[in-house]
Amino acid sequence: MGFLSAEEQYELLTENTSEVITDEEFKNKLERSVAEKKPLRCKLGIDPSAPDLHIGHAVVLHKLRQFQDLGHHVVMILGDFTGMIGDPTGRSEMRKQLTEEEVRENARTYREQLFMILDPDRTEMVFNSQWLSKLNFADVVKLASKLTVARMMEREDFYKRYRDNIAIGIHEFFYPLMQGYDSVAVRADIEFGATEQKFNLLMGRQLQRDYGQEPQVAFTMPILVGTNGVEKMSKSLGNYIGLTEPADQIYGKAMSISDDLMEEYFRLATTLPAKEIAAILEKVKNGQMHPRDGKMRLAREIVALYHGAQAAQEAEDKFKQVFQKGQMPSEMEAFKFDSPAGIVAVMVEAGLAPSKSEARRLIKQGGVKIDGEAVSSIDLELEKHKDDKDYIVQVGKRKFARVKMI
RNA sequence: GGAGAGGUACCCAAGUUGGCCAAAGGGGGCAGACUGUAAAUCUGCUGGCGUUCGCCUUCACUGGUUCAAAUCCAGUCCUCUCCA
Repeated sequence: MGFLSAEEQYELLTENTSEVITDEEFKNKLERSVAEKKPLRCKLGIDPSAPDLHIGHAVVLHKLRQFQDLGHHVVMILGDFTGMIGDPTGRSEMRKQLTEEEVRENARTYREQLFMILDPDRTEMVFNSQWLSKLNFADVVKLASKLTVARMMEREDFYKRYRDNIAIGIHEFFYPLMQGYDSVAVRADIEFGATEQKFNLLMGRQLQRDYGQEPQVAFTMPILVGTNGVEKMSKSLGNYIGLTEPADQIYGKAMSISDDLMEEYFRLATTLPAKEIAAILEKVKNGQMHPRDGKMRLAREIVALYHGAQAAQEAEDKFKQVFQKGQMPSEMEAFKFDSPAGIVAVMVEAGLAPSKSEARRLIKQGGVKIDGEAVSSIDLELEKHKDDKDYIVQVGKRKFARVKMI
């Protein structure tokens, strides 16, 4: 158990949260935990539908890690059973239901990624099929009777779908119930989730009461906006930074966010102390620090979390080389072709363009360079390079390939 | 079970008196200019294959009518609404 008092813990743990429901109950739980030297059981459920975690998911994981560092216990629930339904939260259409195999496979990759942040020694992992698959129909009906349709339709996502004549499966109504029942099954003290999870988290409170338990405290975390600054970060929208991405990519993506997002990213995507963040932002604001340098610091911090400080520095050096000095990256994919070969075909083969038509368009728009020279004709034939060197083919600002003609 | 509405490209959404539809418009994406790498703004592109012109595949699915169908007909699947 940590040595911090309940009050001190409270200060730290409520930092950067969106809502704590309720504050009072949380304080009480902390006090009891300290008095009895008993860690709190912190529940997080994940729906193993997308196998890759990104730094948006990491927001809540870092919060959990903070709890762990203070001596608390994390219960990760891999929603293998619920995953077969799919959380309807925020959805505008039905999710596809996963097969058991897909769920298992995804769960495995999740595990690796979770421990990039969480402390394995203080983490318990369970599949919710353990208890959910054992419920019989009578149990399910009993569970379902805890919730009215009107209550369900209060949810904006369901309401909108209903209003807009978009399918809602009855089974989707069960999702919050199942998630809530998970809390009963693991006797959660606290459940975490993004703000959009509020309804589901509250459901856990209700069910725990119904089953004679003390209701869990609901911790909602702010949702990290995606790198494009519009919608929330999500893999399907392509505006994400994945935990397992190479350092260079994480760095580059972090740099590409709008300046306006810097503060949010510092707060939610790094583990820097609030004071330090405030100091950096202040310097940027009063002109002591160039916004670009502030963002470079941000990018470095994020990379360091997942690849270490050294990799972060290297990523920064590469970034400077490519973008600030306009040089080529030192490493890029290499391809070989028999000469002569048309530039269009080469681009497709090297993965620089998805189709020949697209390659032609790019050339016409002046987006393709060979050894730094813009390609002017779509009919360009590449011959063997003098001195047997490689051609450097560049598409747009970021895509490069090394091409050797033989 | 009955009646009605609908399923269009990555998403939303026009188009249904048959041809001028690879299919308006918006979003997103990509490229160019501008920059600090951006963001914002402006411009262009955005099914595939060869490229003046063209050809091929596409408008839920399967068949049919026709010189010609996203547009008409039949069947199938799916969604929504009202009634029971």
